[in-house]
Amino acid sequence: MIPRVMSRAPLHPTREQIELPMVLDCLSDPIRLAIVYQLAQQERVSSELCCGDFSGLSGKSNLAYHFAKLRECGLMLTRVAGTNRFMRLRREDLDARFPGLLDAVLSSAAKDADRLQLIAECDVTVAG
Amino acid sequence: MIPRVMSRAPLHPTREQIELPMVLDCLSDPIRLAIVYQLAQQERVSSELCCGDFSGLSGKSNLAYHFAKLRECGLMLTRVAGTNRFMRLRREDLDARFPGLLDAVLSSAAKDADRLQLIAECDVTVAG
DNA sequence: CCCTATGTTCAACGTTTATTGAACTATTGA
DNA sequence: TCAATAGTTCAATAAACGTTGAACATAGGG
Repeated sequence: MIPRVMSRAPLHPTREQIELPMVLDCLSDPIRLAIVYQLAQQERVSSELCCGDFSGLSGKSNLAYHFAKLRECGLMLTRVAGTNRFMRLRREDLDARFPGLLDAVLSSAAKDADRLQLIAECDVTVAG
Repeated sequence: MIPRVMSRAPLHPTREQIELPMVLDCLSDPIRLAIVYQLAQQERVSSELCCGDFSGLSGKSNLAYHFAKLRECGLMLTRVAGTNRFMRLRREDLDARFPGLLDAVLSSAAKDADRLQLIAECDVTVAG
């Protein structure tokens, strides 16, 4: 019986192991696309996001499932810090491996931001 | 009972109906990526390809399934001519809708052409 | 007119996927 | 030490997916 542990550092593929079909498939899910989109917006501030920041998109366990997929296909990096996991895009690796792809996807997504519901409703600023 | 007919012109989405997640999902399948890749190579000659030209990738009925997906998500156009169906990329619509995306995918795919088996074995030129 | 070639449609199948809630692990702060 | 917090893992489910072969539709050539 393999013990179920969550303290170990999550596994990430090397740059060369990142595969185009896996990346495209990962980005084709609306929830994962929204996660990547929000991570990309956070890039400018060079800061990271943790799981809780995406609670507007889905439930915790479903998010954990999508985070795992994003990690396994090489789209993002997870850093464990206490009870939090901080995540960021693997921008450099992706740009090296598939030049222009991530930006094309992100700007295409931005154009359809509302149609794609990239920003969770609870993230919208409420006047008052 | 709806009669099953194959003479009618296949349905294609309008430019505005083309959705990013559907396109990414379509491109994430190795067989469909290979089809798109070969269509893109044919673009230079501004000519079209018909189903039989892809017989190296899979069986006829499986190809018809993938062609339908590619059509329905707006990646390619099918023109009926006698018993043949000629297909080509919806380059203009895709570039208008998602600037740079198709080229980024195609050049990323080209870099991994062998790994992705984009060219069917029977397409390889045999010396003799 | 029939036979062949081209390609589609259908039904069946096994596999993978996304989603849920409950159980669990691990860390922090009172 | 204990409760609260953050997030993962597991099992179960339903839906979607890719693949196959057989049946079908359509057009063209002898």
